Amino acid sequence: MTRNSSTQEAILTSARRHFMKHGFKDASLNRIVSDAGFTKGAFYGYYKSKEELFDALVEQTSEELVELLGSITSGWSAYAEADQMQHLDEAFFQQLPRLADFIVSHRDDLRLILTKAQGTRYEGFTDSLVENNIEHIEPMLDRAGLSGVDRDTYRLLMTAYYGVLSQVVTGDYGRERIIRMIHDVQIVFQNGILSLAKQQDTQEKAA
Amino acid sequence: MTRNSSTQEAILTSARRHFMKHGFKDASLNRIVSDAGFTKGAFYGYYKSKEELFDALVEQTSEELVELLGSITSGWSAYAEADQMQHLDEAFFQQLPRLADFIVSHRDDLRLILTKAQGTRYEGFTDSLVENNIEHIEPMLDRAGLSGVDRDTYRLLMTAYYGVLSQVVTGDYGRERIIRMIHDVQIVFQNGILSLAKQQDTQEKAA
Amino acid sequence: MTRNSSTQEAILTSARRHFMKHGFKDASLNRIVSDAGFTKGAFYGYYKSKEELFDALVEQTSEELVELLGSITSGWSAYAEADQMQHLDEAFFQQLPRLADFIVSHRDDLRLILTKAQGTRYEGFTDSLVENNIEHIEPMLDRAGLSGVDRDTYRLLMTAYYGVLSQVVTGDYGRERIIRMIHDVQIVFQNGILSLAKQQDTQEKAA
Amino acid sequence: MTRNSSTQEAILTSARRHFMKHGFKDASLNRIVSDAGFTKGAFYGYYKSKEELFDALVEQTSEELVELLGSITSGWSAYAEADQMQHLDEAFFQQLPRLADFIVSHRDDLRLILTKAQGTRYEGFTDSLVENNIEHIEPMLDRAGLSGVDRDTYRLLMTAYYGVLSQVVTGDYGRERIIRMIHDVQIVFQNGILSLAKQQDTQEKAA
DNA sequence: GATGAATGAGTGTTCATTCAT
DNA sequence: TATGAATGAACACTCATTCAT
Repeated sequence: MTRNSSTQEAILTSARRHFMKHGFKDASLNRIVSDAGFTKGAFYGYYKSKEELFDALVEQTSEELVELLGSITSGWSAYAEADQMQHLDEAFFQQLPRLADFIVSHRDDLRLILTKAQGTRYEGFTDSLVENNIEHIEPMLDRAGLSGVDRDTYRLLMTAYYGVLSQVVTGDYGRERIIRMIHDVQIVFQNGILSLAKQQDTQEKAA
Repeated sequence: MTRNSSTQEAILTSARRHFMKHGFKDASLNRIVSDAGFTKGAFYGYYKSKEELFDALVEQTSEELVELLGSITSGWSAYAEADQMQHLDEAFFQQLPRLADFIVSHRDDLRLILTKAQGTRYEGFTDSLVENNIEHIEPMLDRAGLSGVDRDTYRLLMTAYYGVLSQVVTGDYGRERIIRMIHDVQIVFQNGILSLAKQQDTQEKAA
Repeated sequence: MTRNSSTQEAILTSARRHFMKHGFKDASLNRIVSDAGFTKGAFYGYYKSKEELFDALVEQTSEELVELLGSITSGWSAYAEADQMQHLDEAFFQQLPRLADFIVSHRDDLRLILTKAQGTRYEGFTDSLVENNIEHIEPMLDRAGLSGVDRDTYRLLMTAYYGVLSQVVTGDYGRERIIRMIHDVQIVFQNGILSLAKQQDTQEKAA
Repeated sequence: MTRNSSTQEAILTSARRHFMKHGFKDASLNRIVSDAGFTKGAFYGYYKSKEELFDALVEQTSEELVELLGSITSGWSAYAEADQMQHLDEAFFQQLPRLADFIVSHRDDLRLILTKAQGTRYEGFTDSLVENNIEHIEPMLDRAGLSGVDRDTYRLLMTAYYGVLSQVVTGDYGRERIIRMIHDVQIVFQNGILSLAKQQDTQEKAA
């Protein structure tokens, strides 16, 4: 995977800086490469295209993020019974430090993926996370008695939720701050959704 | 002024299509005008710049949206007492149909403003809505006993909330669906935040 | 000649302002015409081209200037005898007020001709004045005993002399000031040239 | 740095030709590079802008000219006493061959600087030479008893004087011819100005 | 492995001029 | 007389990519 030629290293470092500053599309390959101390010819010895360079930067982190979020989500299933929802917190909150650590140690890559990827295959990354998530969670919702919540609305909320993660990543918060913020947001969404479900339940029975 | 030029109409239509597809920055003025059946020279008889063209498309809608959201927000103040928070719904929910109607009838313009405006003066539009909102709401939070919620976290949530509006706009939902969705999301955020505030209150007293 | 349509008048006024500010080439016909309150179509009803517009502004003044300078020059012939050179002043200095008056009352046109005409047929106007002048003066020089002065050098000096006129026109000096300045410059050139001729005479005799 | 690129050479040659013919502003970069046998992309591998190309052509010559004229001017101060003005010639005339050599060997560059630089930072080059000169010479004039000459008039004459240099450069004269011409012009200006000063002295005493 | 020369299509913008109405 | 719509070529400049060396 990572043939650590020092040339490659230099190009990657310069590329990260430029992509971070201008985004994929508006970053100039010319400047990336010459800031790294090389010429465009050298670059094309390592990568086939500008996009492949972006990929090299974020691919691993992207995969790890998918995996991490997947493991968190699948952990929920154990609690997905109506009378255990109040304990769902634990399943998630236990994972929070892991998530925060991951964010802190991959912040730049995550920023690239979440906010600088316009024009690459990561463009709809957040959406795919949401889609993926929903597929996993949908069956649980029924068992948890949340089937009254409209699917599109749920998708909306999940997108908003992942949007919050984007923001946390984009901000310059430290580890503890991140844990606290995600925790609070999690409470808002969790209790909010429960409250919505309860209310709809009431209405249905009344009808 | 001269709204009834068919050329202008053709350019605007073509521009809307291209801006929607590629965003302001990546849309080619060249292709916009030639798709409209004209030359660049013709275009510059109507608009001074590419940005002015974008403006012509969205300016009015943008102003109306700001006004509409402002009138909704300012309506809240009457209910901003701790024991009346449960009635806050009414103030907002009464306005919901107006908001939905606005979205339905200005959908394309709103998409341009909210997701395709990179490179124009509308670039930070959502952020400015959030900032504006926070300024108006902050004093209410204290009176409502929600001062325990961290400001950054609150900003995060508000950004997510407006992000939801973006999504509603981006999706192709009909009027009733939109009303329902925003209503549900509103409940989730409202009750979720109240629940977070209560929990923090408890913790503070324990400490 | 001058069909004084008010439209024409307005266009000429606007054109003068723009040509003065940006020069012929860099002035925009578009702006000239729209500043005058009309459209390009109207303009082309009066003039065949941008250049013709410039011509309309300066043609008369240009001709008058040629005539005036010609009359001054030809007045010298009476004094063009070696022993009357010291009286040549009179011939010129008598005309000075006329020249100054002309400059003051045609200043803008003269500026256009002398410094803003790049790209028009007036581009080499000063040069043609010089050429014209030399043709007239050459025969006198012999009679005046100035034949020792190299012709190219003389041309150089005449160009410089007319360059001074340009500067006087370009500056914002008043009538009296102009008279004084040209008078002084005239003395410098006249006595300077005489002194050069004398010196060359001496050298020739020595040789 | 990399002076020996034949491409660069070809571009510079073509550029010189075009700048000479049309001046900086009206020369087309497109035509410069395609006449050189290349594309615009190739050009921008060597220079950052059209202006930088002009600079590459004339920068060195410009600096050398400033230096040369400076050294000539500063040499005058030794003679700037009223009773030594007649020897000022020597100081200047000794330098004449150097000046002529410089002109002959940098003729094209000098033409660019003096008459084709509109739109570049060399635009007011002659004016700055004049200004610079006046600053240096003003104190000498007092000591030399020439304080009676009006400052504006003096500036006029200096501008004309440098205009003569422009012409010498513009013409296609050989070395000896140039020396002779500048020499003669110098005599005209010098003796002419002295004569003007004397005359004013007389008038003042009379008053 | 790396260079550096070169391409060619692209960007938004300005211009003087034409012409049907 | 004047409009206003449209042209088409020109402008300086940027870009990702190719390739012989």
